[in-house]
Amino acid sequence: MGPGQGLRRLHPAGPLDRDRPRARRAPDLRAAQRRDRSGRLDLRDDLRRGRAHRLHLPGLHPAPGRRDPHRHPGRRRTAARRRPLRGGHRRHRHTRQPLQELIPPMTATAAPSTEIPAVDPSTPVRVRFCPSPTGTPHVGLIRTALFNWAYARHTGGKMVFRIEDTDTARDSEESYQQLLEALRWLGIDWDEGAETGGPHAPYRQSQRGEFYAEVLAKLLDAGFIYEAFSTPEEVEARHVSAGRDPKLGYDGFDRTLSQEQIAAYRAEGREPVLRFRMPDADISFTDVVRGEITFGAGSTPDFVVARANGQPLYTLVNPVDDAAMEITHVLRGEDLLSSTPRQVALYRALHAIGVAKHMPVFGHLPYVMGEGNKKLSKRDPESNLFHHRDRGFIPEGLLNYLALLGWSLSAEEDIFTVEQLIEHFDVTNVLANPARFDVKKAEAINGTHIRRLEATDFRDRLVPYLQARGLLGEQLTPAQAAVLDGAAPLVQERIALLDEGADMMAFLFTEDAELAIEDKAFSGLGDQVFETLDASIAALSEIEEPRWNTEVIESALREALLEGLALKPRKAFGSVRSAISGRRVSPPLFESMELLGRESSLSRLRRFRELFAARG
RNA sequence: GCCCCCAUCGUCUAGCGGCCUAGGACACCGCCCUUUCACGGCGGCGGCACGGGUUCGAAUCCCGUUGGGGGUACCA
Repeated sequence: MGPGQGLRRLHPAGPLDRDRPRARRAPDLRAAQRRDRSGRLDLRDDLRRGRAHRLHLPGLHPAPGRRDPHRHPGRRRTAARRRPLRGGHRRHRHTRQPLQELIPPMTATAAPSTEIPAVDPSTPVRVRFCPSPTGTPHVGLIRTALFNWAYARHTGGKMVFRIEDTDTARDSEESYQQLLEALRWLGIDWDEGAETGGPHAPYRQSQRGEFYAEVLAKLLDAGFIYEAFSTPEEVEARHVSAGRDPKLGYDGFDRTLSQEQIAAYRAEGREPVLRFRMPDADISFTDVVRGEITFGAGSTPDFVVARANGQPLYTLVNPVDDAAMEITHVLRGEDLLSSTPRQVALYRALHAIGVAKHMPVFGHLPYVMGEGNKKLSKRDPESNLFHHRDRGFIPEGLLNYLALLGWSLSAEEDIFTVEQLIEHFDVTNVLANPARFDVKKAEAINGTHIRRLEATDFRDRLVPYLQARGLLGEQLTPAQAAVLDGAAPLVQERIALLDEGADMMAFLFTEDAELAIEDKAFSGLGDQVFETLDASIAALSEIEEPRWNTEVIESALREALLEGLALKPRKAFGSVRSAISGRRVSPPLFESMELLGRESSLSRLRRFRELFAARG
């Protein structure tokens, strides 16, 4: 990658970015294109949308005389939201009319210096993956990691791996280890973070308590957060007695507590939580996958940032660390979308106290859905990444499939390598709508990747699955290795999952006397089973050990059964297949018999004849 | 309830106002290949949620409706 390439990639729809640049909607410009009746531009349509029932609670406004830390003199509320974060480049030709021309001059002036700057498009990309170690890795979570990683690699930026283990009740070391294992298995690496360290260490939030305490103190000092003594019951009771919906959430009651009231609460032995004072203004941001999103003033109550015991919560710690680690693109699950106004507000406060340099770009990735129309739940086995690995997905296949959930390489091709993903992935091309995890398609894609594997590579990857089935031990015997070498190419073309391959060649690693014959293998063989078996045994017995190979076996059996008994191939070889493999479906028969060897093959034919006879 | 998001074949998607009689992939159904099963090849089935508007022209832009999803914690 040449110099300047990384920068160019920040302009996703730029003509140099892809062979055929793709465009996206320009939701942030829709409003700008609209005009009101008087012919004047009406830039606020989007902001008004859907806010007929804006929540207005008493106490949400700062008490008279009390300073409102969000209010900066001279700040124009609308200036910031109209400044495109970085999307200007990808908004299209038909709206190429300069944005500035659409904006009334008075609001196009630069925001005051107290305003937090947006990420500059020339800033090197820094993304992060910051899971909470609870439970086994979920495919949706891993897809989020993958998109962050692919974007970092595509842009030449940095991938940060941070652990959000602030919930001691739910987090576990085991889950943490599983996360590492999952990422390593898929080849998703990181430049800074847990295990590897980096300039912003530590990367485990459980080890960053001091830093959070410092930030909390500054925020408190600046008036951005306040002590709140209300219990949830009290909040609800106030809503009810005022005739409001009790589900409204926190009512801002403690915003205006006097020193006496605070003293009284403390005298009762109550310890306050710390709440963030939400500004009384709409909050907008440009989501890199969804366009401009606005949350109405008052729709997000003051939220808790630290427990009464001083322990900071996700609501604080996540944006604080993103700020401290200078994350430029916050790419995360759609479930976090509604917490974004809180983060934006907090980010502005963090900028005011000197913790945040810039406002990151947000991008909310769509859900991965399961059966029905539900988000793929942790309960569903197919949500478990390791479940797929255990079934025999290879990293190449699963990575490819996961990337296809919300993104596509091109109109005609679904199959791609990690290298292609990195070369072409741009988060601005991620779709906003949720995608269903389709096991069938995932398997088909995995099968294609399996077929693309080098023969020896494929053979090696099969070994753990054969071992897991108890067919092979720690060390392969030379004989086993030879059989495996011969059998691997036979199954490579017929499976979608590695474990299927192990299953399909199991009969080659089983003692003749222990070979299980499936019920189905006894039926549908025609009415000349004994003749077929006898003729086969006779013909094959003629073959001397040194000549025991596929071609000789095949011609011997064809002669004996097709010509000798005038059987159709299907019937003729069916009985032999059942005898050799114990199944109706197997790898190619003659090749299998060669691998099995003369003695074993004949012994299986004789044994099957007995078993068949015993069945009546 | 309130807030927010989403809407092209069954599923994943292509689609940036005329290249669309809507393309591909998976699944499904035929046929071919064939020692079974696969692989591969050929063909088929199947979709722009609805209603308005803008436009000479709308899958595409706007509004609304409907439907789906998520959030609404001293979880993340």
